[in-house]
Amino acid sequence: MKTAKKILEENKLSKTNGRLNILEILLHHDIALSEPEIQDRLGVVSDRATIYRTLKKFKEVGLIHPVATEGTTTKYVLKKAPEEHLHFKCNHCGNIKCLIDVKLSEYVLPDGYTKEDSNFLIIGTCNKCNSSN
Amino acid sequence: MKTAKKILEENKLSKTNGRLNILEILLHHDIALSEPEIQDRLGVVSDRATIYRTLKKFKEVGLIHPVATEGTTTKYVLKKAPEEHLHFKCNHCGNIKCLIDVKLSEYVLPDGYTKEDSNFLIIGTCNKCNSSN
DNA sequence: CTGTGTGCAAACACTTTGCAGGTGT
DNA sequence: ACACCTGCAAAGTGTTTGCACACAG
Repeated sequence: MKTAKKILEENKLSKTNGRLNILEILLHHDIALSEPEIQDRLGVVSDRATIYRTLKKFKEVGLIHPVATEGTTTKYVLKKAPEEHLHFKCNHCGNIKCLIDVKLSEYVLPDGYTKEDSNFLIIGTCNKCNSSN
Repeated sequence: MKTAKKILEENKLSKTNGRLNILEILLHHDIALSEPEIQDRLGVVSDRATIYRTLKKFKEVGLIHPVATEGTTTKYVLKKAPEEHLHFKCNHCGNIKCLIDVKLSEYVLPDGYTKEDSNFLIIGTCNKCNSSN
């Protein structure tokens, strides 16, 4: 796994402590995280506005992407797979993660519609929660 | 199209003015609406808390369902199609509508994952916005 | 040194909750 | 009559913005 430092360099982002810490957290989780959740995982109490600005920046350079959820908070994950892929939300643990291995077949949009992006969410029970019954 | 009155009866919901009005709005739009958007479309100024409670109720009885979005507000549409279907969000007009005609083919979840629901969002430009260039 | 990131404070938007009073059935 | 719905007020949560200062390059 690339280091946070290296990734920031590659994306021409200044390597401040705040950004390194936030990126570390994103690197070490394969689930989508919201700002409050990132806040929780940062040891020190950090300024929320700064975290929001950092996430915005990360998103602009394409480092992370938002996951469409039915809820009211925006969650982000590192953009590992550029291709179309599924997101899975577990009703038990609440975690959302990318299912990059699941093959999605073709679909044809009606005339006149053009696709720029997509965000597929499956809701159910994840492997961990299913096995801990 | 069934009348709002009839629908409320079928779902054993009391037929108050507020509910009828909100349901009418949902019936007359094929795009997903948030509480603020419903508020806008209600002629009279109505209490927001009541609208939220109404939407919650409608959702409980399965009359409407929330659409997964990348944003921070929850949008609802009438549940027409019980089957899995796509939602399309237009980057220009901002509207989200159900694409019930688009055939979605199969996908296989990894071992241990079980599906209870799904919410697929395509982002792009809709037919109206594409043709008005 | 200079542009960018940060912290703080305030504001904003959406959503939920408690309670008292009103309404549908 | 009774349960349920509504309006109002307040509070909770997530998110954005302006400004002054600090820091990376």
